[in-house]
Amino acid sequence: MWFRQDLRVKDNPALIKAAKQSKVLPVYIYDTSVPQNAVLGGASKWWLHHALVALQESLDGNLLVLSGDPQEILLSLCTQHNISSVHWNRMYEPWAIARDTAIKKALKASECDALSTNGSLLWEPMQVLKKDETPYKVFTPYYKNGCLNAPDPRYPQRKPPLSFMDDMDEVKGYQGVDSLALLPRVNWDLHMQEMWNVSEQGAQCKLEYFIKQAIEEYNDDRNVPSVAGTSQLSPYFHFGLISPNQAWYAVHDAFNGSRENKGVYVYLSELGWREFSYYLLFHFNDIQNRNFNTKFDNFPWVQDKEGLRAWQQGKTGVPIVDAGMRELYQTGYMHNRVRMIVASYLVKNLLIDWREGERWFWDCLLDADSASNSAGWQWVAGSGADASPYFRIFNPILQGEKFDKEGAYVKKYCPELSKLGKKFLHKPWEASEQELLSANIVLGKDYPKPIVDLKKSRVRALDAYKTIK
DNA sequence: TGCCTGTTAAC
DNA sequence: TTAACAGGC
Repeated sequence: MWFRQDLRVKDNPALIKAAKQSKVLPVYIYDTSVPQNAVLGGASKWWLHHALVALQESLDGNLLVLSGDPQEILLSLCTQHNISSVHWNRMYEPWAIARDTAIKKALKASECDALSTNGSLLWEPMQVLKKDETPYKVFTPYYKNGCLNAPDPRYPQRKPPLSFMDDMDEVKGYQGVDSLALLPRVNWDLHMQEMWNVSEQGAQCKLEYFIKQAIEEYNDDRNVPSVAGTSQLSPYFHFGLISPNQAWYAVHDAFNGSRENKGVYVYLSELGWREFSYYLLFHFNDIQNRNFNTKFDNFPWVQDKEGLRAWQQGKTGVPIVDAGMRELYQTGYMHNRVRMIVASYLVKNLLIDWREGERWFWDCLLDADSASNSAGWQWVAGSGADASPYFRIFNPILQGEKFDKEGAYVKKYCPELSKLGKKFLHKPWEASEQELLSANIVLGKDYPKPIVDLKKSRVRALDAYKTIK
């Protein structure tokens, strides 16, 4: 059993098949031959480390952890140990598909069977097509007509009874989780240790809590970054510590199959957006590097290293943007509403190519995921499938005032602003000298002056858009 | 899950 | 002065 982004023992279809067939040798291979843009970022590595430790425990210490080229490793394991078949759950990143296809071929050539299964999507991208057999490009018909009318997704399955291959310790090249050196050398992960229980049980706890406490208010509360109104399951989904099927059916079972509650409906449709991202990645495969809408290939992005740096460090002078970017850097996570705000700011107010934002998120997010990350950025930039129209430009002041009314979120991550009253918290540059003084703030010193004028940069963005219209 | 601007109407 | 609304980007 080759584990990849399915680091769980419950509802793991490939593991079930492997266990049914014979004794199992569970393997995780840290792939050292992935393309540059698929090398894991620091936050992802941290998550992976803990996820592997937890999986190791669930498998009673029988998980073989190696690093190197998966093809070489699998082939040599098969010959050395007389293994008759290799099982895995599919990945959908184009490079992973290419890799897995080659491995399948190589295994079969050396008389080892290779079997892949869908373990991470509710609906296989191949099986949801329009009547003309081409893929959907718009979310609503994809979800409503395509997915909801397709056969129901697999109901989650239990952990199978497992018996493992013997003489594990004898396996040549066994390295162990620590040898992958996934943890950071400096201690920037203290916050994360406290925030996340990185395990299958951790995922189930989050899910249960969310269904009991938050899902019915999800439609409103999910927009307020100071409230725990979202499921916070995204990092668990990425490495497969939970399957979408487990979430989908836990919600349906809790509400007797009804999707009438608005929060329930909207949450499930968010799982649908996750599916849609993978669907686009599968059918149009280069969405990580290329504009889905090729008009944007001529978009006049600006080269602005200083602006990019200020954005990355949370020093743009716009409180809600800075708070979000600091949350990301400190915790490996960012609230979804704030992700949209900071992304809109980078792409529209700073006019920086969405790929720069995509890269930064990839490095910093615990839930970094090619499909969701690319689709999300292209959605904001306006270049994606069924994207937000380019003229829809967030005003970060209004967004702050609307969704962080009391300023709790901004104050948490920009403590230097904590004495500033509500009136100017989201626009400190408009506060009078007096007001700033009594809040102990010198603009440009304690907190940055805005690096761009919001009105002017908005007009500049609209002008830029006209050039490719 | 957009925001701005101009118009109208009520006070 | 303000709210509500429509149209445009």
